[in-house]
Amino acid sequence: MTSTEHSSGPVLPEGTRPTRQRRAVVTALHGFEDFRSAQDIHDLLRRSDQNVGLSTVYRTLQALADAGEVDLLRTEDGEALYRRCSATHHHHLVCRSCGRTVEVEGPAVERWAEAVAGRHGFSDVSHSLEIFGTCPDC
Amino acid sequence: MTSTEHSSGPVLPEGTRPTRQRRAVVTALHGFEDFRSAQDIHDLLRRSDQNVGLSTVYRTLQALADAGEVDLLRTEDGEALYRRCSATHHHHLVCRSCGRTVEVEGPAVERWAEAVAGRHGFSDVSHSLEIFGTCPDC
DNA sequence: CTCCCGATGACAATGATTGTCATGAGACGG
DNA sequence: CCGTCTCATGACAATCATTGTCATCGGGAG
Ligand SMILES: [Zn+2]
Ligand SMILES: [Zn+2]
Ligand SMILES: [Zn+2]
Ligand SMILES: [Zn+2]
Repeated sequence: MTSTEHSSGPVLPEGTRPTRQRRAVVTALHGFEDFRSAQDIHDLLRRSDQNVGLSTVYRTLQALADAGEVDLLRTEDGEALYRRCSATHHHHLVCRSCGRTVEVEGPAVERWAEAVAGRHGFSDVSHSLEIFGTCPDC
Repeated sequence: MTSTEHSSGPVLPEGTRPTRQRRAVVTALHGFEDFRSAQDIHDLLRRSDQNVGLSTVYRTLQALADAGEVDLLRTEDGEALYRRCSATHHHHLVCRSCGRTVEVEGPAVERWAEAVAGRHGFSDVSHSLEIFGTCPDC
């Protein structure tokens, strides 16, 4: 069962060096639940005496996102936000007010998206889906 | 049937002056099917001897998007794209290569999103959903 | 320990979007 | 048609997230 250990959170991509900086970013990602911007994470690290260059934070987050180790979300105004995530395909229910995030799954939606794309002859299909609302606490 | 004429495309929002510039932007939106950036539209107008300031193009498109007269899409790298759209709620199937766009509807998805949000106590729910793929011609 | 090559970071550059504000032009009563 | 009031415009500067540069650093194989 534990052969593929993914529930522990983001892991450095293969073929990269486990540098102090990359480890710091990955560790920081374990420290919060909600989506944060690269600049937020840069500040977090700076505050905890971990000095990591902004460029490196950007590069590391992008690499993690490319490797599927973290989720990437675009705010309404186009800013990129990152968050640790589980290994399986899922989407997010995000509180518009406090940022609280819940991972959700919808097999029916996955099938629907595939079917719609196929019906129109589209191949190599992917999709983006986010649900926004106000959480009970807000 | 034609009592609510929406199929003709975007219309200037209420309470605004129908200036030459705003009309030009709205007219331009009728000229293409796919998503275009504010800068693209600015160039289009410039090429057809319609001179409209870039700021005005941005302001007009934002107003149209706020009024629900045009669809707003964020590219993978966060750029805002606009496109005329039908009045009913829908989503898009977009060709990753040529930009060809198909409007799609999925009542089941709408219900699913509402249900998921409700199950977690979220209110004032909205969602964003786009399907990307490669169209038959690409 | 050394050398190689990927990784880093201070800094500049980019580029979409927004802010500024003097000027322009619809709307409307007279 | 005129004046006026107000919103709209656009040339330009400013913002600001993100990316590019490149001299320097350091992981790790041998
Ligand atoms: Zn909340
Ligand atoms: Zn999905
Ligand atoms: Zn195509
Ligand atoms: Zn929908």
